[in-house]
Amino acid sequence: MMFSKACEYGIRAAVYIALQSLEGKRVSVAEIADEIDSPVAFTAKTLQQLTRNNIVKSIKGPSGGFEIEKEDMDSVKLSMIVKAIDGDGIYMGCGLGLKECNANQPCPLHDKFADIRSNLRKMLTNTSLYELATGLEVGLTYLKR
Amino acid sequence: MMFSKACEYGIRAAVYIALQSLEGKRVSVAEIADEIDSPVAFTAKTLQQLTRNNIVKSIKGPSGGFEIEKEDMDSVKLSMIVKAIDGDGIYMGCGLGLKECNANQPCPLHDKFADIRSNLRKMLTNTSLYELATGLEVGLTYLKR
DNA sequence: ACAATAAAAGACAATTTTGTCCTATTTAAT
DNA sequence: ATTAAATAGGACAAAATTGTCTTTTATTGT
Repeated sequence: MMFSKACEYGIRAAVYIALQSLEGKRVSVAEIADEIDSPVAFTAKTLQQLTRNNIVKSIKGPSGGFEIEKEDMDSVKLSMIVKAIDGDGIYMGCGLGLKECNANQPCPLHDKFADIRSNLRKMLTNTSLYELATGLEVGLTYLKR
Repeated sequence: MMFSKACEYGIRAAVYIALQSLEGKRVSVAEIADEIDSPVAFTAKTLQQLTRNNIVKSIKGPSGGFEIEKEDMDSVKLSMIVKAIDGDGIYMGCGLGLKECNANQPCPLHDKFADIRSNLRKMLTNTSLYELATGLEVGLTYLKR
C-alpha cells in the first residue's frame, strides 16, 4: 500500500532477524519466510539487497544464515531499509509525481503533504530495528496475519 | 511514489478540470493531458473511472468534454478520487501488509504509523477540489514540471 | 439526414513488479 | 577430501501496472 511488497517483506524479515539475533540465533531464509509468511525465493532476493547494503549480515554454509550484530541494531533505522529497497521517493518525492516540486514551484498538494511527509521521514529515520525487535520480543507486536 | 501513476494523473486532471470549470470552460482529454503533461489515452481511461464514480461529469459530442459543477467542487474531496483509483489501502491498510493488523494484534509499525496515516486520511478527506483549484487559479501552484 | 466532434469501450503492447527455479559458490563438519 | 548446508546469482514466468490504438456510441451543428 505504502511500500512495495519487497519492502514490506524486507522490513518484516529484518525485524525477525533482529529478534532472533537478540537471542544469539542465526536464521535461514526458509525460517524467515515461514515466520513472516512471505514467498521464500522472493524474500531471498530482497535479503540480498539488505546484505549488499550492510543492513543485515549473511553467512554461507552449514549453520550459516542471517544475523544482525546487537551493537548495530540500534543504528540500523527503518529509513535505511526502505531506501535500500524502494528508494527515498516516498518521503522525498512529490505526491503528485512532479519532477520539480518545491516551495518555489509547488504542486497543489505540496503544502498539505509537507507535514505528513516530514513526519513519515522522521519516523523512519528515528525508528531502529532494535526498538522494533524488542517490541516483538515482549510479545506486543506480530509479523504475520 | 505514494499514489499510483493513474492516481497522480487522476488528481492532476481533476484539479485542472475544476480550474477550468471555475471559468465556465469545458475541457477535452487532449487539452487535459497536455496541461498536466500526461499520456492522453491513459489519462482518458483514468477519467472514465472518475466519471463512473460521479466525481467529474463527461459530455460526449461536439463542444463536449469534462467539467465539474461549481456547487459540487467543494464536496468532492481528494479521498474520493484516491479511493476511486487506488482504493483506500494507503490510509486504511497495514503499513507492513498484514491482513489483520489492529490495536489488538498490531504489526511492529502499527503505533508508529497511526498518526501518519490518520493525518493523511484527514488531509485527504478534508481537502476539496475547490480549494486546490483556487490555489492554481491564483497562480500559487503548478500542475506540470 | 449528415458530417464532425468528443468520450466510452475494448483489444492489444510494453514495462515493472512479483514470484519461481536451477546452478554456482562458500563454508562447516566429518 | 568429501559431503552437506546455506546464501548468491541468473534465467525465467506470472501478474499487475502503464500505455497505445482502433472501433463504437452519443451529441451537436449544419
